[in-house]
Amino acid sequence: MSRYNFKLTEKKWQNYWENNNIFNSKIDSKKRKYYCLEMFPYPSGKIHMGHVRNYTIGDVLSRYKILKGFNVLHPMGWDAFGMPAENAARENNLDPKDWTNSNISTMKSQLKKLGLSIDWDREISTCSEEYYKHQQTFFLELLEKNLVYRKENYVNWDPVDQTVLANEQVIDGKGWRSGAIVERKKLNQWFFKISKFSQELLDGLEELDKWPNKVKTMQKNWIGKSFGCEIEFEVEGDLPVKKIKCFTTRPDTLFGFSFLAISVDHEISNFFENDNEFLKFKEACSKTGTTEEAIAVGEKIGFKTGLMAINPLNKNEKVPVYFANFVLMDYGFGAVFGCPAHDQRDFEFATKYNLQIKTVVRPHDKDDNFKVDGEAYAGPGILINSNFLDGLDAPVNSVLETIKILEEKKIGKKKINYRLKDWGVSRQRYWGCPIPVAYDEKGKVYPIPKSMLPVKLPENINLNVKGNPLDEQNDWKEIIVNGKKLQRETDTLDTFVCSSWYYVRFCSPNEIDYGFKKNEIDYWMPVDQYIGGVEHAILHLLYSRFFMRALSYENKNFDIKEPFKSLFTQGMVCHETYKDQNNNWLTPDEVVKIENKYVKKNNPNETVIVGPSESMSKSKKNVIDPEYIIENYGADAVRLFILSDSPPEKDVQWSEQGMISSYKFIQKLWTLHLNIKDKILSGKSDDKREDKDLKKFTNQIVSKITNNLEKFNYNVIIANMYESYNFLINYIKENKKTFDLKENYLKILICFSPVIPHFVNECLSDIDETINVSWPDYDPTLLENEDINFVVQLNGKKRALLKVKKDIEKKHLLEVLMKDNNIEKYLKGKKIEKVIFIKNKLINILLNA
RNA sequence: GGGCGAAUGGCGGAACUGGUAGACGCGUUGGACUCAAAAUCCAAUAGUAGCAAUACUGUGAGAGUUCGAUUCUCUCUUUGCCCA
Repeated sequence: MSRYNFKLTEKKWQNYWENNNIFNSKIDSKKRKYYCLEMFPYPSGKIHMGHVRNYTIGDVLSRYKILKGFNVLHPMGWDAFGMPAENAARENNLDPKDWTNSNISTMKSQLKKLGLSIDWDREISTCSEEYYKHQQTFFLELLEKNLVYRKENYVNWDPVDQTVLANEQVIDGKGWRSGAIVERKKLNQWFFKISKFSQELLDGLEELDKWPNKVKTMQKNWIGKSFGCEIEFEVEGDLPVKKIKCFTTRPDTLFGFSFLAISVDHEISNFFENDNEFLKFKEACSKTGTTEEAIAVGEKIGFKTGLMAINPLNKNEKVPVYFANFVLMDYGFGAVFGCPAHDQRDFEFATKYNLQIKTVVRPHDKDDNFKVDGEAYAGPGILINSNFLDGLDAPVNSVLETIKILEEKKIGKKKINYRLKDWGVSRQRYWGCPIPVAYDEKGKVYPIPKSMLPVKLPENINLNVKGNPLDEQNDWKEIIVNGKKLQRETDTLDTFVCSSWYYVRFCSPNEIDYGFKKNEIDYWMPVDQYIGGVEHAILHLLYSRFFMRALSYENKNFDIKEPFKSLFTQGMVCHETYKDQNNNWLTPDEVVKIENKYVKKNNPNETVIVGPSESMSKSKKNVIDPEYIIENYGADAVRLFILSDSPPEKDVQWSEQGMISSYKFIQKLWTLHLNIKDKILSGKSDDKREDKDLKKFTNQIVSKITNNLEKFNYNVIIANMYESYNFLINYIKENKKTFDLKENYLKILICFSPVIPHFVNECLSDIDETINVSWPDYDPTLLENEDINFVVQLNGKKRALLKVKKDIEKKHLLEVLMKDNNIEKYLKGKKIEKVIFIKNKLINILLNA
């Protein structure tokens, strides 16, 4: 028997799909559409196993939907702007464009080898002028609608990459890419007004019933809606300041008030412009990052303003006003009141500056003499030492009640605050989408007229400069708009902007005049299933949701709010990590296992230190190259393995053994196929007898695979494939009747095809080239067996499994039971008190003791 | 510290709305084929006792609801992720 030659076969079918445009999609109003999208990759060089997993999951879904008769859109593109290209180009003296395009061509050929059902005619690349031209138009539209603005702002400055980072790009106070400690720096920046949509973005989550709750919770927390109160404090002192406005979520702790803290950027700081001590303090503050985490962890420092704030609920009480490093100007009003007893941050500050710490909330299990000691108490309880507020239940009741009182006294009013800040999109980088504006000598902003778009990136430039290379491009910077000499903006857009609308572009990838065509987005959008890593749960997904709202805003031609109807977040691909005796990382193929011991391949005397299994990453060298695996085992085998071992939403452990067994399984399936083909060809056509067992099995397995596909239980589908194999191989051996074999075998084969499409196509065409391939139906009435394994329980304990006819009556079953040897011995001398009977399933007999 | 999730054989994992726990795969063991090995095929595989039929124990720990709990409720432990 011939072996299955995956190399020839896979190439053959990939060519067939490509040459016949099998996966090209066109609008067809008669068919139901299905838009399946995986997060597009960054062209970093070669594809990695994470891509293989992501795109295999999407491909299984797409192919299933195609067989189900949907008009499927399954495109692919490249998130092609970004710093790695610029860095690689600088290091190797290349052009970022060449580097990127060469990576794209490598990765595209690799993806093709996976046999994905991609419509490559829709391929887009965000670094192409045809793409970013439209992005610039969108930018100008948003500018007209007042959803983009420029302001001077403190930013997270990455001193190594010489660029601004978004808050979410700062991890543990360090840049997410460079790892450098992030500094605070004031710069003029462009911002998208995402905060305008805070409430809408929050409300929108409610409709997303096919998104993981985990992701929705993360976005909710990120938007960070908090309910509180704005309070105007009267102040006294030498400065001409009468009032300071604060935002607080805990107005109920006002009687514990012991200081008022304001941001160093608060307008009051204007009075200290010439105060050297203050400037020194301000300098010190800039060393603390701007993230909430940096503030929580860092030392709390303050600078006395000399002002005294009056407690609005107790006019006799006056407390000092400080500038403090933990108050940010863009949260609330840049001022907070300090209640050290019930806020850890305030507690640390008060301890440092010897301020009063007055307990005003006691836990439910403590009495009124409770005193905060050592750390703040932020939990629930009862208000104490708070005059007319005493006895209120904190925090919910007490907050509401206090706000009511403050509103009556006209001291404060209810306010809702959001943590979500506007999205800073300026990046001091070359390799990004140019921001289409220019400035005159006075710094006035002039949008570049749409007729002059795209603003193209200059080519052949010198990247070996500190900071933004575009700043050095004097020729490029100069521009004449309407006869006026202007200087171009040299910042480029955050690459998250590019990925905020690419899924819309896929609907009209070749449209020249605008980013999309209305009839095309009306047909294809929204994305029915979006698949990608959970690491994008906040940023990319929130930005995309915002971007659709921004485009829809005051726009009659565009009304998409939620771009992704369902979301699936897949887990990572992990592998053990290895180190040699000198603590250097080793790649898996530098390591070999000899007699349960891991040693170095080129030096078997050196033992290898085996670390925990972690997400594959270049830095830890625990990577397996997909191309190598495809070369050696074939695309079908890789697809099979990457799905087999874990549910797709969880991490999967790469295993060489598992990979080999998937490969072997395909070989076994081929042998089975040849056997079955033989049987089919030799079957007598006049044998009209049906084989109920085969029919029943087919029906059951089709039902199982269909349901598991619908529920993303892709690992279970692989188990179902093995079950099918086990059944068929035994069926063949027992040499049963062959009449139904072809029909049933074809149904089962088609169920395999989303996972191993090359193999299945080969088998199908090997038997019958003319068959109409569509997803098989199953008959729900055939799912239950005629003979049932009835569970017999005595006092809730399983005692027997009885093979009986379907729909057996309780009375009849009891009669059968009484004759059963194993049951009879338990019944002897006991009285039956109660019988629970579940039809076709279970009988539970309760006996007295 | 807060929020969300998870915990099932040696391992990865199945188990529909509470109804046969351990599907399927890996690994391991034994056997067949072979001069031998690889490959392939067959069988066994939660634990304990037993030749066996079978019995007892068993889904992180403890309680509860129920005729019946891996599944529902509460408490705890460990662990992962996100936010701080």
